Amino acid sequence: MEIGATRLRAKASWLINKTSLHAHRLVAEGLGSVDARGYHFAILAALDEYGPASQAALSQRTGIDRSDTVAMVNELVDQHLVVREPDPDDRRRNVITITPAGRRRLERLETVLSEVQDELLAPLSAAERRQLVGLLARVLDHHTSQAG
Amino acid sequence: MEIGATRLRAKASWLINKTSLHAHRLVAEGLGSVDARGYHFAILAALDEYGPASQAALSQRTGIDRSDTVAMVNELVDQHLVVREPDPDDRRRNVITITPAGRRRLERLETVLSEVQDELLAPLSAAERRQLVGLLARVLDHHTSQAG
DNA sequence: AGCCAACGTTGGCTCGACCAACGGTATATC
DNA sequence: GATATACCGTTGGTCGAGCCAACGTTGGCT
Repeated sequence: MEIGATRLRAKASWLINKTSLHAHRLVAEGLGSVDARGYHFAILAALDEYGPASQAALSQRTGIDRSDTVAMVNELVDQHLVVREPDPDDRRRNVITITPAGRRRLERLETVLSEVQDELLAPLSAAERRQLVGLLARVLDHHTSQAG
Repeated sequence: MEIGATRLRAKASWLINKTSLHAHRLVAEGLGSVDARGYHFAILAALDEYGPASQAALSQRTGIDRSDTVAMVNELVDQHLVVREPDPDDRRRNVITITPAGRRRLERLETVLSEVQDELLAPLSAAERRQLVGLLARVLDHHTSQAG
């Protein structure tokens, strides 16, 4: 590809966007090879960490839009990785619960994603990877914590 | 938004993708306020640095697809920021040349983008920003230099 | 002359992120 | 107790970025 434009390469926004493209592709390929998607991992992980939750709660925790969450939960239900039940205490809500198969699936995805991270960050040392993650986390926090 | 899923936040790929979203939005807003787009800056900057070039060369240097380059050059021509002429030495090619107005425009976009970087990286010190840019550049290089 | 490669261009596709609106339900206020 | 307000899941979109295939034209090679 031989991207050379110096002014472009100096812009953090450009670097982040381009790197994100590679990351996105690697994740899609990795998870695609086991017939999964990034959103699946996000939801399964949230359920595993926080326990059963409504779709709205999942949406909030994962940053996935409510409407997209519907579709993802549908897919996970089809694969018997989660169960969707009406909440008896609040009939507006569904309670989504991860199944044992879902937990096994999550472990598998965790492995795949871990390999993808390795591939993505290949040129960086362990310390540098932590550095990068730390810096990005701070940037992200800054932009998600404040209202606008 | 209150994103909490720990497993998610630990994944570099997720952090990069999410940060990229913010970066992308900030850039779009910033440039949108002066009626421009990221691709405009990329092309103008490439022309300024390397001199007049064919669309194919621009495409290669900016990483923008050939077909999208067509549309971008169209827009820039409409705004009289570049000139598109047939290459007398190779009639398959167009020669794209930046105009004085294009250079002034480039300067303006540079200013806007510089402010956007500031906003994006607000929580980081100057040294940390350099660190982040350096790490991302290395990751990006690794994935663009090798064939696949 | 004939074949292959490169260029610009058109027209399309896909996918992620988002938004608006709806019916159904809970909560608060009077 | 009726009414307004807010929330939940769901449907059905929109929009833009990144791609890809194909075509006619032109150049280079042999």
